[in-house]
Amino acid sequence: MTTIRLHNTKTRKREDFTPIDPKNVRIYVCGPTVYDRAHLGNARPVIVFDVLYRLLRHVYGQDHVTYVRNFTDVDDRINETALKRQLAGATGTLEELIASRAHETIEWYHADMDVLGALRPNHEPRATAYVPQMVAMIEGLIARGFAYANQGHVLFRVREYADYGKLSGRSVDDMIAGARVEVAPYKEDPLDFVLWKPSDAETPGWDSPWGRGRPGWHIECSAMAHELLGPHFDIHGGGNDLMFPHHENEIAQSCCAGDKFANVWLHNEMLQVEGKKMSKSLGNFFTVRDLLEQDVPGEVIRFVMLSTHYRKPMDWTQTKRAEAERTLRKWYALAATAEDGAPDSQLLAVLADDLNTAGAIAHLHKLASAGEAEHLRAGLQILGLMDELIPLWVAQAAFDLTDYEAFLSDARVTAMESKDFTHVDRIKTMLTRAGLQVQMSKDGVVLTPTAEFDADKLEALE
RNA sequence: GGCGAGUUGGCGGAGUGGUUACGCAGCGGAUUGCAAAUCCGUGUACAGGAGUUCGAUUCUCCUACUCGCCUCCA
Repeated sequence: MTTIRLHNTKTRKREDFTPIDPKNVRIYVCGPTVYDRAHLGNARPVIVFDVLYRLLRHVYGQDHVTYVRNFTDVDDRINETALKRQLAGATGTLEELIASRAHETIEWYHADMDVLGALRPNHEPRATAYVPQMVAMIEGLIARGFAYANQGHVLFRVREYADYGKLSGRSVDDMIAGARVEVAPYKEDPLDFVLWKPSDAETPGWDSPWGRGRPGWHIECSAMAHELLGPHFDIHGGGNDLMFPHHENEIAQSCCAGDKFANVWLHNEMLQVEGKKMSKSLGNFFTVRDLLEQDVPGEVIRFVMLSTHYRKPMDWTQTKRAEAERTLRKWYALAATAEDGAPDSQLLAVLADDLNTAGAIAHLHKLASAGEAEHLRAGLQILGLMDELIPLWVAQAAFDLTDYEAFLSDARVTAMESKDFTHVDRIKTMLTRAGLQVQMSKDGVVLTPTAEFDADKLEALE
């Protein structure tokens, strides 16, 4: 059996992965807050952990992996949008408007991530559906002395948890020195973080022992992971910007509530634009949908994402996009000639070594140049770059080129006799400018659309 | 300021204590009316310094630089 090795943030080492229960390998990944369309940075963990999911399913069996990825639908930005819509005259209660905003965002997310070839997780829990579990967990933390209620808030006593900061490698005292922690009158200590907070009339809320309120951000993952994966599971993943404080707080809550929580922590690096992290707050983002609307196929986005190791920052560039598309067109053409098979052991070994997707792609290059269509096909499949069928954007001849081929062919035959090739060359230049690959040989003329194909430019030939 | 990650040939990007990927571009050749596509050939690069070692790009330390987190963020 393939041994998977993973870089565990908790130990900062690459370790052999040993499941708690090989019959049920459990993984939790922090999903999006559903307040707006997903930007390209949001897609990185989805794709990275989708490859891990596929690999785990391959190694342990399709039915022996449970993958949970949440939707955070308790968030002030969702509330803001709903409130704006209500003020703009939208019908429905504020709660209904909030729910519909969350709902539409989830639909967008699904649509976008589906195109990227990401399998749906086994569970996609929404925070709003797990509030009772969160309340129960908070009550437990209070009973054990790790949390306290004050002025409608419930806070976690960070100093009661000795291992706090271990994951992200910081000490409680360092954080005080950083001095960016929020001081609030209801806190015993500035480091304490919110488990529950009160809601006003314009904010969604649930009844609780501490009055009407809503959960803090971190508790949902602890509660949902516990509910769906149990007190001890294998892998917890997410972007490395979540390492602190989100994951640190999750660990504190869950462990103090009596859970063992996750064995392995995986963090992907950030996506960059012009050397800076792509993020909403910097405003340097574009969405997955933006790219799809520019006719960048999902497989191309996925290929570019996978061509850099997940623990390194990655720049999205036009050059990579174009190169990826050319490579994929070639590979799909070859893969189409083969039947489904199993991925070769070398590919699996590379992939199993801390998800070396870039190495896997390099291996695919070798398979392709060696003409090993079946292994290439299986490799594309395990990387999620194709299913049973070649993607439509490659397989479909969107435009009938036979007339143009005949036109050029006739001109060429004439030119062969007259030895005057100026007319042929003029046609060829036009076809090339329209984004066609022109191939002329003894067997005739073949036109193949490239990524830059633009049918409008063919009109110049009429 | 604290903590963390990183710095590989023209570009992208893996990896390794000694034989040094892979892709793109480039160059030379075959092929072609000319091209394209294809095929063949071609490049010892690992931020700087010190140390460990028979030997380091790979291990250790220091320096420089880049990025991230410490505030909502994937």
